[in-house]
Amino acid sequence: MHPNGVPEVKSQVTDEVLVHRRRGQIIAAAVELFARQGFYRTTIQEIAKLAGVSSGLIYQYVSDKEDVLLLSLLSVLDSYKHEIPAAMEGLSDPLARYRAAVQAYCRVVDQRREATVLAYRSTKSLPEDRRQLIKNHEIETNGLIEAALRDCIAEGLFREVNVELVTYQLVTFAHSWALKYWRLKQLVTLEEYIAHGLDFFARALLTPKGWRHYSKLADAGTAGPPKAIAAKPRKQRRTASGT
Amino acid sequence: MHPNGVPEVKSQVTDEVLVHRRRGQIIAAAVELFARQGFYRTTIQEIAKLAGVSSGLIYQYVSDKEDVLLLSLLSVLDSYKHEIPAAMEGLSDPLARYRAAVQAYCRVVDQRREATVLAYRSTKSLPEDRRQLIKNHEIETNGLIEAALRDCIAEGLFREVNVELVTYQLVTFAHSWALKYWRLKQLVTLEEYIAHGLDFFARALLTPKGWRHYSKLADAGTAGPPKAIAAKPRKQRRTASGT
DNA sequence: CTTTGGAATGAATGATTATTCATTCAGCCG
DNA sequence: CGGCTGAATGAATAATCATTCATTCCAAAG
Repeated sequence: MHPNGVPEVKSQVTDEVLVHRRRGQIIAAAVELFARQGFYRTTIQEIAKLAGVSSGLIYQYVSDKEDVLLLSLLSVLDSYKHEIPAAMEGLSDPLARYRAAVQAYCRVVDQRREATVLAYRSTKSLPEDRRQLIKNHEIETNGLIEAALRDCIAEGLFREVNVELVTYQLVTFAHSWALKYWRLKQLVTLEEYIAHGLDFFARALLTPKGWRHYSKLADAGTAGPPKAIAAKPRKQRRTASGT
Repeated sequence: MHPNGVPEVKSQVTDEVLVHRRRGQIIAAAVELFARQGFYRTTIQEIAKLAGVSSGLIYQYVSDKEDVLLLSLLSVLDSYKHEIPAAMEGLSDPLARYRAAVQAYCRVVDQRREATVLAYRSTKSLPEDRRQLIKNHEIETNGLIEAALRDCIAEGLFREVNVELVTYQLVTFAHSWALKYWRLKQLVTLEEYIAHGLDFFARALLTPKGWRHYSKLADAGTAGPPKAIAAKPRKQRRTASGT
């Protein structure tokens, strides 16, 4: 929808390269501070200090504090949009691609945990029109998962379900790792979380034909731990009261 | 942990009944405004106006603006904690209780959609100690779902899974209705959403023995639409671009 | 009819902070 | 070299609000 990656947001400065570099600085600082303190608790002065520039400079690259937020959120969503296809690169088996997509999604969320939470918290702090931009990005990312799902269905590996709905469940599953990290980390590791999720969704989605493929995949270890996915219901239970 | 429902938050006013009534007014106004505009965009003056009191009065019943937020969030979580057991009242079959719990959760979330989103957005705006209070409430509510799940497992209707993890998936499923309403409403109705979810989780969780019970339940119509749960993958697809 | 004290009011205060802008700086060109 | 131009600075400005508090209200008690 826009030539380079940065739409709508205007800058006083003309030098493309400089704009890119400076915005990079600003956004890096902003994401960190927004994630830690939230949008409203963070001042432009703080961002400027952390970015190593003056407060006035920021307004040469951005027209609002809200623009800083918008750019920050877009940078997070962009990391989704890059990592997921990257993880699927080279895989052709639909099931393997599906698994890779979900795994990748969970892992990016883990890497950018605070930032993911930021996206949930702060999107509404944006005026309607800019918020729309964010939603579009989200829909676009979902499209990656959706496509993987559809392929599995087309191959008869997954049963016919409402794809969009299941996509949302998958996306939500990934996001939850960040949103509920405070509790989940007491229960499982990231990899366990992913394994549990893949197993869970598999049971809900696979056709008999799908199961056969799936078992082969799992044994081959294309991704994820080979077996014993669901066998241990009790494990790290007690940790809850011990912290 | 506390005699009445309102812990920690101090009031200048001594009359218990009055405190209860006034806080009710204040919270009702606050929840509405916070949900619509967010915490920081909402001023105490606005809350006062909507509640039909003076701005100064609020500080007789609360020590902070943050306390207003705390009370607001607690009121939302309390509605969960009430509605869910209420919906399970009288049901003894574990599967029926489980279904009722999930349904009830989704429906409260739907009723208090904006408020649910508020909880996600604003919990971090609270200082650590008050935030802890919220988390405890959440864990408590989850306990309701968890118990229902455990019963189903104990009866051999559900397979042995990591109960806490699955609980989070269920909770998340309910919350997502509010968090992603902007998109989901284009895809399905609330009841369809619930039906889809129950079916999906059923497939992932039921044992063969469980399936037999489940079919009976569904036919008897204890809750939810009797049949045709999974049969229609395509349906309201097109709506997306039409709005 | 006073008195008294808890409730309620809302104008005034004091901080905080987004945003501006007069000024300085640095490189480049003729 | 001057003189320009686009970048960068950061102090000053202007608003916005949470919070306070001097005052008023009111109902019950004496």
